[in-house]
Amino acid sequence: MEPREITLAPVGEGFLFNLNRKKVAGFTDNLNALLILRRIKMSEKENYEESKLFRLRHSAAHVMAQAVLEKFPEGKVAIGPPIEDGFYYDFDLPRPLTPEDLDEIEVRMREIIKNNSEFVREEVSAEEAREIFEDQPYKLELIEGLEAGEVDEHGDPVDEKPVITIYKSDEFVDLCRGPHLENTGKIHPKAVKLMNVAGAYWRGDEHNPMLQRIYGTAWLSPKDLKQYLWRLEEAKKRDHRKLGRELDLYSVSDEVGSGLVLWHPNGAMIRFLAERFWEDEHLNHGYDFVYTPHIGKAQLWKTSGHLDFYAENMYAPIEIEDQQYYLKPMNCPFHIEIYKSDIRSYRDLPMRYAEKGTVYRYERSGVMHGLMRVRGFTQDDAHHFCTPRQMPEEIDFVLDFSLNILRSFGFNEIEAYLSTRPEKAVGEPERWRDAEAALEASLKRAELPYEVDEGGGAFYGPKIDLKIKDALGREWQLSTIQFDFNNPERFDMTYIEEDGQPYRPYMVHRALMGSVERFFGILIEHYGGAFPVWLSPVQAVIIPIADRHVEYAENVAAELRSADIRIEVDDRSDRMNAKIRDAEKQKIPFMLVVGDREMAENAVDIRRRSGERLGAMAVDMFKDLVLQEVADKAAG
RNA sequence: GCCGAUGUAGCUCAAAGGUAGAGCAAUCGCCUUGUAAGUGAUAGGUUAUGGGUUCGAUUCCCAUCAUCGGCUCCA
Repeated sequence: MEPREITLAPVGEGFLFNLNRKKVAGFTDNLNALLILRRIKMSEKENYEESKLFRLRHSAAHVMAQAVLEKFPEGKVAIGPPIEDGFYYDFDLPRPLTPEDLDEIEVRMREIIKNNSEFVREEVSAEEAREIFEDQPYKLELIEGLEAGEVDEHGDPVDEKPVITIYKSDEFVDLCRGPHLENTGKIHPKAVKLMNVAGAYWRGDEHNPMLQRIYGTAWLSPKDLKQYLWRLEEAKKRDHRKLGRELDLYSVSDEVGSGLVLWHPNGAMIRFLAERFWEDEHLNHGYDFVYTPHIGKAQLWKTSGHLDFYAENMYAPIEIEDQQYYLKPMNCPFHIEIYKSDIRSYRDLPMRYAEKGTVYRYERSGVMHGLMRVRGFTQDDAHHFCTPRQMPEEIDFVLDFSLNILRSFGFNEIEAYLSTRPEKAVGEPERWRDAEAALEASLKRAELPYEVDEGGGAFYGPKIDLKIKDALGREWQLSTIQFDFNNPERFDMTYIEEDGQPYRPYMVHRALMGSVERFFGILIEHYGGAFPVWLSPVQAVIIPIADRHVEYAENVAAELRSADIRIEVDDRSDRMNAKIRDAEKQKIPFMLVVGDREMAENAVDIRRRSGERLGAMAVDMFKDLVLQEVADKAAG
């Protein structure tokens, strides 16, 4: 396999450039890019690998492989590791697998489990291993790697030449490091389930053959399995694509194009509210807003380096009067041009340009996913420019600012990753050192749990990434605070110091939500569609019991609307129960029932979407309640 | 882009080599309702698009597009 040839010479401006750490690591270590340095927290990973669950899943993978090979004797096996929540095994088979095949394989697995046969570990020489796996080309390739002392059977790098081991169980032998359970009988036959089949490249490299991967899940007890399946169901209910339709938040139209989001009124209201908050916070914290165009001339993208290193993600140029213009994949060059439109003094710094800039990136057709992965999206982008003296304080500021905003959206579990200088990097080493020190000091001051990813930074600068945990405990990377030592050089940015001489400013890119679209998708799933009151497109619906109450309902609505409460009257002639049901399904925070009693007392009877009954309440009191929850950004 | 699956009414799904049906939603009535579905009627579809096979295709075949599950890539 060819190592990826990636030139780490000064390439374009950093921020969202495609050169990720995997590739860089793959390059520098001259190993394939597979599975190196995955961002699993080391402690968690070690705990998992020593757990019974890990051995169980590893063992289940072997049992599955045996069942598959019995069905397809000519099949070739690749690798089959445990993964989060389960395991997989990759096969090269004569035909595509069907769901029925999976059922059969699962049935056969249970039989093998019942054989209760021991997992026997054996150390073998490379020659012996080659003999055992003579019909298994993938295994032979792995043996070669082991022999050369480069990678183990999972493609992970190894420090020294490892001992080659095989594991036998029942009728199956596998090249495997282990460990396993004592015997197949330790797997609970009712706590294993095959989930689905998917394609996967051999060793994760798209130039290699496509294999068939069977995903399975395995647990210590059927109860655990059941709970896992329940969790999957819950996640499905929260799927932003499903909720996006049900709550009429957004759509994607074939007519418009894949990966291009249409924000419906409900979704647009949520976006508007989120952005209004974002804007207020920025204005209150020393940011200046800028607006920049959607296209720019080729030369700009040449200077920035995009045309050399990001072209494959950019749309084809538009030609106007013999000039080529490109749709922007990033905002930074425009912000830099604004900076450069005048001579800047140290007295002007720090400068903070913020823009919700809509960018377009070509994404390969198979990767689009709801709001999470699209071709046109808006970054809540900002660029900070400051002097070296100001830099530590500026980092402190931007980290605090970021955390404050994330917490306002209900993300209270936040972790940070600090990525430091890779081997090949641009920028003076002192600048790197100072920047890294500032980032780390800020993390400590913010008392944020963080991990250091040594050498994991991009070539153009160190960075902090912030990850949040959503209501289901899933992690999402949202924010990034990213130094850029590259673009100031490329664009020859300067400021004038006290001594009258030009100096190079520090430049920091940062995005808090990242992509507004993706952030919205995460918000939908985090709240399961039940947005907090301050973000709900409709905060309350008034439900008149009979037609004679509609007029009163309208009066109440008008009064609440004048207090900026988003409220509707459900004046359909349906029964109250039906209206409540509809409001519940729309996840409207408050339902205000009005009938004869309420009319008589100038009151409303309040029900929360949780089902909680707050009882009859004066209209003014309800107004205060809602406004208070809006001000608190309370969930609920 | 790659592997596999899928594409039928606004939504969720049936059916079938002889031009398709249900529930919900919608529309129009009746009912005037007290905390998650009152009731009747009506309307709604070139079965994703383009080719091919066939007396006949929406059904079988091919291509394209899109979606879904993954891989690769990524905000």
